[in-house]
Amino acid sequence: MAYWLMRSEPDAYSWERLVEDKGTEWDGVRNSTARIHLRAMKPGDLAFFYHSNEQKAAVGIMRIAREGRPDGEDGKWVSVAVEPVKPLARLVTLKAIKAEPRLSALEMLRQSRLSVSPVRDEEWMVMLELGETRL
DNA sequence: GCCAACGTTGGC
DNA sequence: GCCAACGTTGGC
Repeated sequence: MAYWLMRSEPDAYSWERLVEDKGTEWDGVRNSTARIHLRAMKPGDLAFFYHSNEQKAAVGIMRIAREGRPDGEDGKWVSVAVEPVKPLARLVTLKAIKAEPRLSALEMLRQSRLSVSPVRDEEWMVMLELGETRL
């Protein structure tokens, strides 16, 4: 099983909205690196939901509910289905992520503009620890 | 096929 | 409001 981090501006689509909807189609991603990650996702994989801009923090945990399918007019992009698992008991802010040496190699820090990025097993555990959350 | 110009995104 | 990073576009 793989772990991911997926980002959205809360104004565009928020964690609260996802919980309300009980799941959503994560579409509209128009970046080829992000597409590679979307294609690699398998049902059952887990992902942090990160709020960019105002909040700048991971707020919850999602499960990949369905593998990628074609997205966009010409179908050359990819979308997956996601569903909420549980909120993080404590927000994991970007500040906290940057301050944690064990997260210094986190893909999202390396490629700050990437909206879908992989998270290593060890990094996932550290994030959960910072979020004071158990699955 | 290369690269400069430009647009977009996200953080500060 | 600014700037850095980076993807895309268009001219050559």
